[in-house]
Amino acid sequence: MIKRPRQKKVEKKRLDIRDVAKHAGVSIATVSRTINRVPTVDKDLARRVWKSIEELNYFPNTQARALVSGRSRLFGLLISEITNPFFPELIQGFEDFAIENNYEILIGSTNYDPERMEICIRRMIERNVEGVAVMTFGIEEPLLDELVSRNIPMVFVDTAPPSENVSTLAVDYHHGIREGVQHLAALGHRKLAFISGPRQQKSCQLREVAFLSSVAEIGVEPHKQWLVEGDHTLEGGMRAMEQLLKSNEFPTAVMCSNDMTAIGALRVLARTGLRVPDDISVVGFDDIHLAEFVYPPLTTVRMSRNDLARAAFSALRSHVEPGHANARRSWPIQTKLTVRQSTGYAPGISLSKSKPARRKFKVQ
Amino acid sequence: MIKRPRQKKVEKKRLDIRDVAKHAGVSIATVSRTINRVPTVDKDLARRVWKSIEELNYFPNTQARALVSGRSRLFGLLISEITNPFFPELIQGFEDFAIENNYEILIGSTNYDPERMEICIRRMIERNVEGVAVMTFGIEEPLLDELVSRNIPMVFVDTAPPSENVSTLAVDYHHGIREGVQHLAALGHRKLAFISGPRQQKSCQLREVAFLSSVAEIGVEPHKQWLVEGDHTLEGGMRAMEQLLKSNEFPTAVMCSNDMTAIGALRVLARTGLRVPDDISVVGFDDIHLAEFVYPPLTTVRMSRNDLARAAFSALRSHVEPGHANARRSWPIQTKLTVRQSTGYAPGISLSKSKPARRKFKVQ
DNA sequence: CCATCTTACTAAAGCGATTTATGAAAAGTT
DNA sequence: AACTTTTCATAAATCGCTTTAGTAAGATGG
Repeated sequence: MIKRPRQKKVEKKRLDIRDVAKHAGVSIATVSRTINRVPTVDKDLARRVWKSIEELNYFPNTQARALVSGRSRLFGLLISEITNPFFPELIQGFEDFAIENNYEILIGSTNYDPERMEICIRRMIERNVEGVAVMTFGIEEPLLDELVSRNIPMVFVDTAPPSENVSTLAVDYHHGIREGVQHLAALGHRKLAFISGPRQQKSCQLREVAFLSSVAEIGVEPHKQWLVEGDHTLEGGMRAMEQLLKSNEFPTAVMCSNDMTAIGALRVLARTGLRVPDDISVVGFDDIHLAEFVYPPLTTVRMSRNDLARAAFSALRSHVEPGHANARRSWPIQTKLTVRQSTGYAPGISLSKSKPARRKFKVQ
Repeated sequence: MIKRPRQKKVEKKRLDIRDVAKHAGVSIATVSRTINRVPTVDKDLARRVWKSIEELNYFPNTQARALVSGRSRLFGLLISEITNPFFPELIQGFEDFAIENNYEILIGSTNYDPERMEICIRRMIERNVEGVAVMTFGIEEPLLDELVSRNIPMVFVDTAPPSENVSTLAVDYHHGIREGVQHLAALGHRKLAFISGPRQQKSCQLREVAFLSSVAEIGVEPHKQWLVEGDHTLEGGMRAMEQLLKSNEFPTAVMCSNDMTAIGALRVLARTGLRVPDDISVVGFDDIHLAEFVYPPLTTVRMSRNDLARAAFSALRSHVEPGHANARRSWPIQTKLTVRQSTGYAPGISLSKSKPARRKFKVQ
């Protein structure tokens, strides 16, 4: 067999910084400095280099840049479940900020599975992420040790392992939930139920606590039966509502720990023949896009996904590029009631201006 | 000022393959071959190396691997709009396959904006993706030139620029849509409307054509007024349904180009007081998760996101790792009717077992 | 006109892995 | 025992870029 002197690579190689340098008649260092906008490059030379880049249609290789510079410009975004509409809305905001600031994001959907979470974290570390936003609303601390021990900056919602490079998004659940309760109270409701999320999550505990303290404030103590645990899914909301409907006495209003739960509750009520808000009022939490389009449009407490995304991104960035954003450990997030049509007067309260409870038809 | 011999890096460096090699008492080459499961490594040595990796908690640096091996193990996933529930379900499937096969995905949500699309493509090229799944259901060919000219494998839905490394997912719209039309026909419907997606998209044209030919098959020709263009969003579905309600004569059944459209239509119908399916039947397309939970549960044509994701992933993989998957240029995707409760007998058809139509609403 | 600064470039040393060429030791052959 | 073959580890080159150190050219000054 004939042995060729050296297996010459015949494949057409990816365009190089070298190719650009040759084309522009400069060294590769100059090309690099031009691309990175180092100010000590002569104007005319820079122009020439840019022209070559243009003409050759050269795109720099991020991997090589990352390897030598030690900066991957990659953030991890860890979420619970991408099919829950809350998260895509969050991702969208995060992606916008990433693009704007020339970062890339690596999304990991854990599906509430610790093993899956571990895989995602490992992959993120291997890809050398510069920071991770943990938006799972959970505590999976042990799983995050790998990140902490590597000093990778992180940002959590509502909770955080104490560490140098960790920030927290501190959601003010109390404000919005209190508004919701006061709204219901103003409509004459005294029989209030709450469908929580999975109670082992810190965020869910906080929401429930906010509800209970707001309810106490109006001098009401809810039945134990009216505090039901859901799981933040539509199906969970349905199950929880069904359970509520089994209690001896019905509440006149139900607050839910998130909108998917509330939407599930609405489904069950519709199926059961109970009218919302005539027979029972429903309040959600999150204000996802869909909330406006269910029937009836959902009164809910808004927690802006965009605020959340912005704060998460800013927090990570402030760890990575100190001085760029004002660094802090805790980023406040506001919540606020949005009144739509799933809340109304408590049944039995009749006011002159309220129409007799009858289905209303409106053609638009 | 005292000048140190060399600015020694004091920062704790990331764990190296060198560190592992030293710890295990072998060369870095051996560590590399161990990690990559090259069979010529001595069993005992390999065990020793793995033990060191374990003990040091070493994670290889993907960037370095990618750089030298020329394989990024990165696929781009281009979608239209992450907040449309269809896409997260698709992403989920794609992510599962990616994890399973040790790939990472870079998601780009174009929001129907060509400029945004261009940015996403550029970023993907810079990150050296090995392939791109273009799931936008659109044709944005000119924007993809950058990818084609670099010989980056791609996979499209329903359409493809003719090129070596491009595959197509060929959705059999006709099968499912025909089933839907036949189902309606069997229920006595002759007055059929169709709300399409944005008509410039190939996929939407195909869906509409499938509808028209299926309708022709049962000997019906729909009013021009009953062919309305939507935009595949909930709001678009609402607008389209409102438009349908303005026509002189109502259709008794509406097929929609996707589920979001159908859900929008349901909202409008509910608001108007028309009962589904008593007064009008509605059929969707896609069978997103939500379809089962709207009221009434939506009869829809299922196009499995998982099938789509699997085919897209396999197609890319077959380009990148020839021999692994059976390569082909066209990957068939089936569609199939799922009957739920948004379809029923056409009004006026009275059968002994069908309840008398309690009341009819004349709108307008 | 030579010494001293600036300015703006280039050469070269990595970044952390993979991979090829090479060679030492072990095993097999005559 | 001397030679060939096999087995398996190592050294070194390389991927495409950034960045530091070094240097040539021009400006300034005595």
